[in-house]
Amino acid sequence: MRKNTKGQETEQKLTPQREVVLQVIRDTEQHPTASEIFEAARKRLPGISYATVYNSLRFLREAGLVREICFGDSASRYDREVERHDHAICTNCGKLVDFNLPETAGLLRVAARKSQFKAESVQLTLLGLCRDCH
Amino acid sequence: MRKNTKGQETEQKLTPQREVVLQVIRDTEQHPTASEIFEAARKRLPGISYATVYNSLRFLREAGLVREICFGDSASRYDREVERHDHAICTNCGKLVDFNLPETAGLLRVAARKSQFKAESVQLTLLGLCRDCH
DNA sequence: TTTTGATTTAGAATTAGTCTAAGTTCAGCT
DNA sequence: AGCTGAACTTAGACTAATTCTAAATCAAAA
Repeated sequence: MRKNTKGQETEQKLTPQREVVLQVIRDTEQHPTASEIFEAARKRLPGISYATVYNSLRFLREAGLVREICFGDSASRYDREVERHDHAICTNCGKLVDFNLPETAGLLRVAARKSQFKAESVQLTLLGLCRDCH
Repeated sequence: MRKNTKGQETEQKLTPQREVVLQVIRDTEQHPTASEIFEAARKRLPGISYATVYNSLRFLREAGLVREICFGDSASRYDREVERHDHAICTNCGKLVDFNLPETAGLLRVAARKSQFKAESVQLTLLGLCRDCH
């Protein structure tokens, strides 16, 4: 993914470090924190530094390859799922689960009107108890 | 708000410091961070400490008098609105605006089924451009 | 092969938030 | 009025998350 044989730009910039970070996120069922990603990335690329993980996360987020999520806890978490989807957060143990509720998208128009925003996307967050906690 | 004349418990514990913190949040249109709340509280009660602001915020949150919110930025923000409501976040300038879309509540049941959570509440987050940014 | 610009590295710096220990306040007792 | 214990506050130390910095490296272009 660098350049093709004739030197035309293709999709520059997916360096080995960034690729490892991306792979780590894609291989994780749950939603890892930066520090969990760092630990896992170091197993595959021992020299990688913390700052590079953060830089890569910013790059991947801006490239739309991963999504950053934030829910209560101090640290941000990262999600391999970049398509529109919804979240359920357990108010007891803090677990975050993805799910998809297509009906949500239908509220985009009316939400935009109410908030007077130019809408880009919309997502639902359910708070409650996960299966393990009830 | 301490005890009544006969020593029966009323609503103990809303100390002057906590009251000031609550007042600061209620007097703010936007959604202040803990450090903004600290600055404002110090104007009204010069001796108040940072730790007390954090303790008060935890107390007020647990008492249901304010709500803690978290959106991307590093620091948590606090919201005087404790009723169910929805948020719109500007993807350009980061502004967070409250609005209420009663239709959202109608999705609680189906969201709970999809996610297999025992539902407590549900909220919608709209991402887009605020009035100033489009 | 030199230059240029982007990337990576290690570690320092910053920031948000929590913890601790000592001091203060207050209701309830005497 | 004085004592006590629990709850609260304070200042500052501490921790954890994230960003910054400066030097080293790399890879494409000249």
